[in-house]
Parts: sequence; C-alpha cells; structure tokens
Amino acid sequence: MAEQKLDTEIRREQIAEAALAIVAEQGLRRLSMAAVARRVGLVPSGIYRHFANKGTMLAAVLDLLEKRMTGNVEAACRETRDPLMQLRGVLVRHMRFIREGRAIPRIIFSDDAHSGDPKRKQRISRMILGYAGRLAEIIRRGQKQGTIRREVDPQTAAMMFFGVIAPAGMLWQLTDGGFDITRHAKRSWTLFREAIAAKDRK
Amino acid sequence: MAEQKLDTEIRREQIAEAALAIVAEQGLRRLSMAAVARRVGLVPSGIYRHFANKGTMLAAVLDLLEKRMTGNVEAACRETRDPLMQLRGVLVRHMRFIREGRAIPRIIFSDDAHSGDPKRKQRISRMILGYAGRLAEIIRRGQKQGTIRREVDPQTAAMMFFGVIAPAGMLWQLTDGGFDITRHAKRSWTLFREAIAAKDRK
DNA sequence: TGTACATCAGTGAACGCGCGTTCACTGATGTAC
DNA sequence: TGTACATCAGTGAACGCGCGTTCACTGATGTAC
Repeated sequence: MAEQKLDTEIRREQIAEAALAIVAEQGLRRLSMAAVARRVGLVPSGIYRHFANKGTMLAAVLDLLEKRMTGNVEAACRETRDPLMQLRGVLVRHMRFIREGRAIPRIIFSDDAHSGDPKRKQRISRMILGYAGRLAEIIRRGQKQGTIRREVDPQTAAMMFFGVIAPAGMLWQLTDGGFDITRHAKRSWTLFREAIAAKDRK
Repeated sequence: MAEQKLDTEIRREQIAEAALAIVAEQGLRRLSMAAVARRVGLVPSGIYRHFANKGTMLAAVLDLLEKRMTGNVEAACRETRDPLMQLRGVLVRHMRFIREGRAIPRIIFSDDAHSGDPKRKQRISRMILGYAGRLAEIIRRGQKQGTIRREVDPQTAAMMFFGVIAPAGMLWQLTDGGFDITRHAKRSWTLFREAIAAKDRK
C-alpha cells in the first residue's frame, strides 16, 4: 500500500498535515487513525510507527495549527504598518481560512477539546489566549500611534475581534456556504473599526 | 430500576431535560443513551419506549434549548423598554447560562451539529438565525427610538453581539473557570455599546 | 563492485471497548364487568 | 366492591459496528566488509 518507505521525520509531518486536512474538511469527529492512514497511503497500524497514540498525533496537529495562526498574524503585520489595516488583514486571512475549511473553530469548539485530555484543553486555551494577545499587541500599537482610542481595553477588543470571526465561520459551516461570510466580514469590520478607531466617526 | 411507571408524555420531557443537563455538564460527546437512562432511572433500552432513536431524542433537546433561548430574550425585553438595556439584559442572562453549564455553545459548535444529520444542521442554523433575528429586532427598535445609530446594520450588530458571548463561554470552559467571564462581559458590553449607541461617546 | 546483514517502515490479523439498537419478556396500572 | 384482562412502560440479554491499539511478521533500504 505504501508507495515507498519514508523517514519518520517526513512521515510525521505528512501525517499531521493529513490529519489537519481531515479535520478541516470533515471535522474532528471524523478524524480516525484509519482515515489518516488512508490519506497518507498507509495501513492504520502503520501510524503507530510514527506516533505513540492518537493523542500525540493530535498534539502535532495543534502544533501545525498554531503555526498557521501565528503565520497569519505575522503576514498581516508585514503587509502594512498601520495597526488598523493590520487587523483588517488578519480578518481577511481568517475569512479565507474559513472558506477553505475551518479546522480552527472545529478544533477550538470541539467536544474533544472541552471534555478530553486536560493537557490538551490547556494547550488549546493557551493557543487562543496567545492569539488574542498578538491582536491586543497590534491594538496597543495603534493606541500609541493614536489611530485607536486609548479608552479601549486591548484584551477585550482582541477577544471581540475573535468573536467577529467565530460565529461567522460557524454559520458558514452550518448553512453549507449559504451564509454570506464576505458581506458579514465587511460589515462587521466597519462596525468594529468604528468601535475602536479614534475620532473619524462621520 | 424505575421508581415507577410514567406516562410517555411525562417521560419524554424528563428524558429531554436529562439529556440537556448532560450536554450542559459534560458535552454532547458524553451524551449516550446509557447516560440519559441512568439519569432518569431507566435501563438504556427503556428510552426507546419514548423515542424512536437518538436522533429524535436530540431533536427534543433542541426544542428545549430553543425555548430557553427565546425565553431569555423575552424575559430581558419584559424587564425594560430601553432597547440598549434589553440587549444588556440578554447578555447578563446569557453569561449566567454559561456559568451554569454551557449547553448552547456546546451544541452549536459541536462536530455533531456540523457533520451530523443535515436536517439537524439546518435546524440549528435556523435557531441561531432566529435568535440573531430577535436581537436585530431589538436593535431596530433602538434605532427608531434614536438611542442606537441608524448607520448600524441590525443583522451585523446582532451577530457581533452573539460573537461577544461565544468566545467568552468557550474560554471559560477551556480554562475551567479561570477566565474571568464577568469582567469580560462588562468590558465587552461597554465596547459594544459604544459601537452602536447614538452620540454619547465621551 | 558485489554480497551479507542489520535496521526499521509498513503489514494484517486480532483484541477489547463503548455505543446505538433489537427483541422477546415481565409485571404494574387502569378498565370493564 | 372485587376479579379478569388488556395495555404498555420498563427489563435484560444480545447484536453489529467503528474505533484505537497490539503484536508478530515481512521485506525494502542503507551500510559494512
């Protein structure tokens, strides 16, 4: 079945990638060792050559996910020096993620994340808080520059920003694309921007 | 095992209530026929006297949930005539829900809801849109009264309001109560209010 | 350069477990006489 | 008011299924001589 034998290092990455893709396309619930194996071109037990169990495999998936999330923020920050535009960039990127398959909310809101292994639970909450922290950082820079109101609490605004994205992704998912996520993103952004930006309310 | 024989009508309600409690306390994943039966004081197969299968039982749980959600909004609306205060009331009630056990997000964000039965998927999205619709209604009243800015799109603001609640509940859950949800609610409310309220920005 | 060998990625059969569901049954409850 | 009977809520054993995991194995690959 396997096309060729591959080094563990390479296989680990392949497997994690395949698992993430399955979560994105079909949800955490459908993430079985068998499904991952099939996707990689192995037999289920073959996975165990590279991961001790499903838990450690999932940890690798979280690593990957975290990398993508921080990558998202960093890319948006590199694009412009205006904090408000950076936030907008993060939003746009995130919406794209959602349209391609929403592994992030699917993992974050999953039952497994909430009632599964406590270590994983902690890991996920740290991921979210870290992400929110980065957003808060951007907001703080905006406050220093004077483009974002100083009365705004950066952490709260960051969480709220997160909240603009999550429900939209959820509805997009539930309605099989029936919910117009792009329109929602545009309008939410306007509203959010007006909530935090300095002066320019017309 | 059963303390006494009960009419189907009554049992159906008992069972749905028990199932909802399990979801709230332990997540949808732990919702098994056996767990529900134990809670009600029956043997697993006994459930089938009252529900054809797990799917129809879940439908009854959704009915219950929907009733609670709309009840929440209605109670908040009865409390005051000021739309902004009504929204605040909904927020407070919702936070209380979350603190008591968050069945709502647990079902809404569940894998089951997203990759399970298409009918159920549709049902859940209608619930959310209905809920958002009610919030939008409140916002529209506020616009007529002049306490909420007319440029705000009611649907978008409603979804955003929803987004203030969801991530907070999620973090509360993930951190086992470590995330200060009351503080978050207070600050988010201030921010949200400033985003939609007319004039009074200081 | 060719051969023997060790390593270790991948295989396939088998397992135990939890779960949803079925089915023939039992026995409490309410009703008809 | 008491007895016979029908109804139907609840029981318990058994099932098939999907899943994570194990284990003895096979055979391709790279290395040492």
